[in-house]
Amino acid sequence: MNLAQLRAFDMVVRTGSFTAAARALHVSQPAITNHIRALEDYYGVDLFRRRGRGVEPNELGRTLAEVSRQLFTLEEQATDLLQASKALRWGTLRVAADGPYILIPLVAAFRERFPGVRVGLTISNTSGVQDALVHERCDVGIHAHLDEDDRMYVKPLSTYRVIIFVSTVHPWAQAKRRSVPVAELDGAPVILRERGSSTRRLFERACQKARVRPDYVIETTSRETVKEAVAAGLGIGVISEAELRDDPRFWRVMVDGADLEYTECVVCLDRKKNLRLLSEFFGLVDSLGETVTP
Amino acid sequence: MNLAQLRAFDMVVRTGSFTAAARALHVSQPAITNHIRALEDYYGVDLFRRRGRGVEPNELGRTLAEVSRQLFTLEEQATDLLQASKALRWGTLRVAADGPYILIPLVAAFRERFPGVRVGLTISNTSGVQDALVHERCDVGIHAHLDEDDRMYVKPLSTYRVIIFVSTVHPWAQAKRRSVPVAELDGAPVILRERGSSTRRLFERACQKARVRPDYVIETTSRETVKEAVAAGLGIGVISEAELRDDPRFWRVMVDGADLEYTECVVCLDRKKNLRLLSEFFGLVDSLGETVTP
DNA sequence: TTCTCATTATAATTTCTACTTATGAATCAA
DNA sequence: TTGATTCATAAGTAGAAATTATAATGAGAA
Repeated sequence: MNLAQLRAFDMVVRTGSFTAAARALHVSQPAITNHIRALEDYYGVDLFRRRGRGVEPNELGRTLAEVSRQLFTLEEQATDLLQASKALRWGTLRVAADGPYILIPLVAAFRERFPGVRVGLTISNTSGVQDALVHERCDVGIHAHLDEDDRMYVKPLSTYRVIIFVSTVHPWAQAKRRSVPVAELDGAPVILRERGSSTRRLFERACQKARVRPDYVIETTSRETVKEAVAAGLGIGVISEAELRDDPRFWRVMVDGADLEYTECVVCLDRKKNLRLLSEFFGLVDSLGETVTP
Repeated sequence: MNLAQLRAFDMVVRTGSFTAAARALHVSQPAITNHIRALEDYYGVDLFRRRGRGVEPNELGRTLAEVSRQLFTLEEQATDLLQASKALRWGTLRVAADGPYILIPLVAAFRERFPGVRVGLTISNTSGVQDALVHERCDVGIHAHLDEDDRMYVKPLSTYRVIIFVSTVHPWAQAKRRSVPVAELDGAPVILRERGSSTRRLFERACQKARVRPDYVIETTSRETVKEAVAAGLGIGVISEAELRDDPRFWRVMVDGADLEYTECVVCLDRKKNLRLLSEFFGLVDSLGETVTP
């Protein structure tokens, strides 16, 4: 037994005629005859009383019709579910990001466009996002793009710099220095984020390249902690310019002679880039391109 | 979407692996891959999280799995119904007969052999049975076989004669005559059954052939009425020897010089003779062949 | 890390199902 | 009886869907 046979059967019961069922299902009349015959022959039973004009289900046919009616209700449920998912009227988009700032306007726009789709947010650091993507704990990631990865489909958003910042009582702030040469960081007390953070990775890489060795006095998983430590005068903070809101307690300083630029990207598994859910998200990213630049 | 795809999907969810699902469904692993891919591609959705070892349904996959589980329950109901019908553990056999006497032992044997199958009985006359067969108001008929009919599959049961009978006070009974020449019936008061009865048809045909014209004083649709009328001395009764039980009120008489033999047969539409229900019934007729002869 | 095993994905081929058109047979209404 | 309608049958074709063979991928062990 298969769905085509059962559908033919169901329609014949409804219309009371093979010909009418064929028309309703947009197939030829022999196709219906064959389906019904296949059912009847395979099980060695009769389903209809053949009459000159049309047919009429017998007792078995009527009983089977009841079951098949219920079955098609469920089949409709199944296709509805898939259709709704296709049309993005249902489902969940799981987003992982290495920071909340860029993420929020994108998610807001997505929610407005597809109110039926729930959004799951995970904030961690760049490598955490990459891991979530690879292991499919999320559908789309937003993170600093540092390394190429063939498995990933990547769409650049905008470019930021990693900067350093100090408390307003720090000499650099007192001197109102807008930038310092990278060499001056040698041995300086630096407060920065955990391994896996692209901020840290970029900063460390730049220092190595410049043969400069800062003193990493505090390492923390929290951006807020970095800020509080710097505010307390415990050292020099390392952060993305995108993450340092205006704050009277801090003084921003650029690092001269070091490549600290990075590009924040929207990323997904290349294999999944054509899923409606994701292609719509990427479309949204395109149309919002400028507005998400802080 | 079709059942094969959904079945593949369901089995993958259950086993957690394409390979295991393939084994369970006795198909190759690429067949499963193709089914799942067809579903995912057609609706532009993801159903599974691919992991190194096996796969895991995502949210949509889990939701769809619930619906498909219910759907297969119904599908099982449908096939069960058909299977039960095939195995004759369910259903109805509608029998039409031109008299109760031959019918009863057959039906008793059938009921014993297939307790799950209900039997519907209709008693009328020969042409009533034929009409019920042609218009599929019954599945099998038992009636006197008088005319050939290509549409019918016929199995002879046993041969009977139409006889006449009189009240014990009738001169023929008084004279203990075992038979009378057909000519003696000319003008005699005869009580017989309705048009459509093969008893009547045979008798009329024989009389015409012998150029004898009885006086048809009473015509009735009921065998019992014929007997009561004869018992009351209203005339000569015409009946099948199979239908006249021993009764002290009556005297049996054979008609000489008239062909009043007929064969009682089991009949069904030729088209339906291979249905399990009917072939089993005919098999039963074979095995009971002798015992049903009164 | 690197190797190995288990699993899924892809490709090419073949088999088989299911549809179509054309036609025949049967039934009912006029 | 005829004509219209309907189901059944037959032959041919197209398209699924299966298979085998092989590649790619990821997890776990050394």
